[in-house]
Amino acid sequence: MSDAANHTGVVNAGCPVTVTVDVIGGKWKGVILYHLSSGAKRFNELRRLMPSITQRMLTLQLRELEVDGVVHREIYREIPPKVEYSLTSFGETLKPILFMMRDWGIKNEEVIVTNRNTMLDAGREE
Amino acid sequence: MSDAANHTGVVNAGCPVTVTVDVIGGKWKGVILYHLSSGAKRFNELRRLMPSITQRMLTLQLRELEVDGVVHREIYREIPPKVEYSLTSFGETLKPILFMMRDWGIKNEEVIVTNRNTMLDAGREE
DNA sequence: CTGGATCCATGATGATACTG
DNA sequence: CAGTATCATCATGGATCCAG
Repeated sequence: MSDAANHTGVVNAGCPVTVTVDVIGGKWKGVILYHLSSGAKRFNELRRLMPSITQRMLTLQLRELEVDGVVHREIYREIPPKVEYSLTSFGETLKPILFMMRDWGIKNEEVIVTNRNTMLDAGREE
Repeated sequence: MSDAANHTGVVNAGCPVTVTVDVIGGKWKGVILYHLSSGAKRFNELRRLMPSITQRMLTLQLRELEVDGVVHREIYREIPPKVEYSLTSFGETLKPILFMMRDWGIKNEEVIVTNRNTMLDAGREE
């Protein structure tokens, strides 16, 4: 233990947004859930979709999503082994948020890059 | 430098959700933006709304939100000093996401708490 | 060969004290 | 009031090792 205890535990600090952040927050959970929103995926399939996540982090984040009841883990005892992850019906309720995040990202990626460059340049000449 | 450089820098890893996570992700940004969505707030006003954030983190996160162009910082040169933070018009485009996160949190807080307790109990007896 | 665990390094976040 | 400085802790990354 002692590892993989990302979420606050208390969940709330008087703000409903905190609850949601505690479930889909962190660096990877949103992206993982988004990939699962288009159907069940195997462990290494998820890795291919997120080339920069480490095995360790993928495992940990999937465990937390399981604990929160938004992701289901199905183990097929075959050779070679196979583990499939999917959204639970509860996890499906997050889809609207995930799709909005996807759409916002598509629409505003350029803007963000520009803003960051502009602000950094501005900072340089003070 | 070396501190307060939360966002990836590259923004994208082939996934649009990553872009959005990079802007509103982290432990606090979503909550900060949500509180600003109901109007401009002063620094200590935000602290009161988020009793568990530290001054340091609030400052750092607000700076990053500024760099990304979603938050505006207005300085009033008075005694005592006064600084007001507000959403930019670009930042306003995040409101639908923030409100969905709020609504999901309100509706599912209980479920999350229950799920976590259930899973932890289940884990105990293996 | 797939899924996952362990060890150690780095970066993000927290706590406290202090300043214009 | 609105921060900054410094130090401690926790989450995340990287490499490697283990089980089926």
